[in-house]
Amino acid sequence: MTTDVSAAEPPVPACPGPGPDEARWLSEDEQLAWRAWLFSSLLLHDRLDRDLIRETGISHAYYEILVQLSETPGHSLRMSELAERCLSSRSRLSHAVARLEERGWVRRQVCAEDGRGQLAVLTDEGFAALEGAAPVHVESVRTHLLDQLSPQQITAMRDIGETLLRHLAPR
Amino acid sequence: MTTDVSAAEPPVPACPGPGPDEARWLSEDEQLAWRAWLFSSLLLHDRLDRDLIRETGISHAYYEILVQLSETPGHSLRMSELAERCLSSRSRLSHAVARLEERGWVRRQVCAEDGRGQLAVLTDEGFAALEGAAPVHVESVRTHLLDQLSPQQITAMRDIGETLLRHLAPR
DNA sequence: GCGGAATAGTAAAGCCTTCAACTACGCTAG
DNA sequence: CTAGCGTAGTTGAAGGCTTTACTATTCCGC
Repeated sequence: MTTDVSAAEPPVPACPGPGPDEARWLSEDEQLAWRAWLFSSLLLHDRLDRDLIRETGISHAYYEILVQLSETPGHSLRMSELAERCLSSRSRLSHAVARLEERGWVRRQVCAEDGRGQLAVLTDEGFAALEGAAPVHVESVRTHLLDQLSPQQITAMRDIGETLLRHLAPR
Repeated sequence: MTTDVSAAEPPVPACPGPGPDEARWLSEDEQLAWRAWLFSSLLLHDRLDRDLIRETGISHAYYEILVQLSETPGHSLRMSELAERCLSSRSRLSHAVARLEERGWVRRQVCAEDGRGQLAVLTDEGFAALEGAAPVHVESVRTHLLDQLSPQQITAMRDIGETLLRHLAPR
């Protein structure tokens, strides 16, 4: 087999000994671990998002915005702070908040301290929508993630996630 | 605080004892594990995809199509088989293959055995593009994932991923 | 205060994905 | 053989996300 390519192996097998600027290809084990993570995370995100949309009409991205606002005293956040907490670009958040505004779940308010800023504020209707969606989402997270794993696996998952977060989102 | 909402806690705290059709809220530990997984996986997908696009102009979704084709004898697959392996809908794959065709990396060919079917075939140019991109991508997977984790964590990650896959993609 | 740089947020264009038809072909019962 | 159904794949419209550019406001050094 001289024509296999994957994340683990080069399209053309690497030389026996790695050369000076030879890329470090993945071992069999690394490959299997990486692909298992890749596919399982894609499938899980997809599943949770679809469940939530089907049963509540709220995508996970929008749900996250509502959650972040609800967790804040005053149920409001500056647009950029909200974007950061939602792992969203400012532009993306701006679009998303516009749509949530149309639904009457969030409203914008000019920021008192900084005339440039906008405050996204969760409305009562938005809070009610979140109250309705939260149990559905939690159930879905349980069914497809937590119920599938042993307590040790859940601990390990947290450990791995936190390790990666320190690298990917320092501070 | 009676107004916090997250994936773990209800918008209004649940009653002390869970009622009959009371949702099962997440414990503190479950919540932390779930959120760590959620954010780290979002950030990692995003990071790997951006690295690949920036350095090669190929998104991870397109890269995966090329990989799957390259791993097949004959460097070709039926459209629906390819869609399944890429965790993609048929429509999505159809659009994507159209773009890859424009780049000259894939071509379509009617299937001999089944007149309804199409075969996606990797071209030599497509294979060359993959050869160029693979080392970049592998390096990125190493830097942001494998190098961050201990051997035990990598083993645990694989174990968790495979467990979830059995649930999410049975068979 | 004032001119320039930096920051907050929005808007527009283009690509990607989804959803819902729609075409074309194959399979099977009568 | 042919009607009807199921399967393979594509298409087009709608909406979301990214990128880039733009406006408005604030900050800072003088």
